[in-house]
Amino acid sequence: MASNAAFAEVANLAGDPARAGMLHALMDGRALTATELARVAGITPQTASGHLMQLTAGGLLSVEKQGRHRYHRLASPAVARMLESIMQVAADAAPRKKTFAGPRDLALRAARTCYDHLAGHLGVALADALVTRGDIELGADAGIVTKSGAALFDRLGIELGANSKSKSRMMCRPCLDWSERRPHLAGHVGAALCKHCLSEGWIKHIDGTRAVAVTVKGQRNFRDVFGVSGV
Amino acid sequence: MASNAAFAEVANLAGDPARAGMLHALMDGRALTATELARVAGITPQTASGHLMQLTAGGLLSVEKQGRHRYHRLASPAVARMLESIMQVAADAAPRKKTFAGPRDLALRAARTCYDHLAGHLGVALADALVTRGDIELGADAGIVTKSGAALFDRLGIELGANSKSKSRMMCRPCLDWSERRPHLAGHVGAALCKHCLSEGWIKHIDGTRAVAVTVKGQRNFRDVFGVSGV
DNA sequence: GCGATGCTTCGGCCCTGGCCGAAGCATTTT
DNA sequence: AAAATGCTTCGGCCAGGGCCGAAGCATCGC
Repeated sequence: MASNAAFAEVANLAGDPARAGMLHALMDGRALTATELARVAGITPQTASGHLMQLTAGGLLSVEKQGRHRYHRLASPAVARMLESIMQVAADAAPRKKTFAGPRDLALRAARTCYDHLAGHLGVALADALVTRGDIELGADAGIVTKSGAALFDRLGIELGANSKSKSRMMCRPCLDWSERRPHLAGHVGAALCKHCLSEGWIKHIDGTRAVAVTVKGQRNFRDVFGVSGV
Repeated sequence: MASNAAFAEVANLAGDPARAGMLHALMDGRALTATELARVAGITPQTASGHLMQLTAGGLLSVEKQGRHRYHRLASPAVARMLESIMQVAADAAPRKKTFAGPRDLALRAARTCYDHLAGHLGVALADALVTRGDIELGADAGIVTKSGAALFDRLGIELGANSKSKSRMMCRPCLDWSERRPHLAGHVGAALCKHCLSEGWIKHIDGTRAVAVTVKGQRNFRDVFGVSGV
């Protein structure tokens, strides 16, 4: 079968430690330069250049040239979902490592972005709160936004663009959280919510990682709007 | 970050051509012996043995000893979803290969199982029919079974076990088909439907692959029950 | 028991592919 | 111009790991 070779090629691209580090760093959806990626992967720029070429040729990354910089980002949401699913299996399979969580790990577990939506303790807490309040219904495979949820998002000024579709109900995707082992909110709705939190200044990226910090304003709003405190 | 190493390890396991072939062969959810897997991967049994040990140690496979045979299967649905998502990216990224589809490829494209549900032309046609008839609603991220759909499945004797949950509506997962580039039906509902088709003799596995053939009885039922013909 | 079958371990071959230093383009800055 | 910055190409080094043949354990059938 021909598709087999392509499969191994893609998996192999993600299977090198240096390349895995780069993909990991790109999982929050931002675009990074080759030198930045070399630094996070712990290799020299010329080695990184080779890896980036392979990743681009393999369809995992797309490049945007801008002056003397070249910005690399994940090629598509499908790539992000693939990376998420690999992380899921990796987290399932290797709880053997009692990896004493360093400060960076702790920050990631508390709250992080997962390509375009929120994950970590914050992400799960928000999903829980929305379910408890009856704003969304979440199953193992899928979720939907209820009438009250649609009203809530509307009140917050969150645009659920897919309303333009003929779908009578907004649907969303649950995403199993590798650190909390419980689902958080992904898909269109999760992305819109995350975007809103960032633009309202409720959360902000820590230095240049996927970890996010909840601002004072965010703490107030998460408590008042969603009934979520202690994040 | 510690989880990075585990990520690369898992991806690397799937990234070797021989191991990829084995995983591919296991994607229909059956359990195969080491020798069978060696054959599909095109390697000797002793080489396969090493690969299988790695895959098991990495948490991708689970082994069941039975007499002098050792049956290997995917360790969890999470692994199956990971493999699906990699195939998705691989299919997206490599349409360069004008791969003249051999007969095996053609059979796979017509109808196949995707771990526990139906894919290929048949899977997409069934999903389309169910949507058209109003039995399910399918978005990009999620789907739900409508009242009429629940009645249909009940009439067919398909048990949607998750009804026991407090969920008021049955939800299901759409899965982007790599050959058709359109969603087919996955998740709990997709699995139940596939199981029903197999047990009723509407479809059956071709030799020992993921490809399935539609029986005469199946053609009649797909036409009469779902309005799907020409499969 | 004895041989056949399924699978694993061991040892050694070989080659892919990741790594870096040095040098070469391209673009921006002074 | 000339220097600085970002990135890529080239060449050579080297280790990791996939592969098989041969031999060693298990389990089944006679």
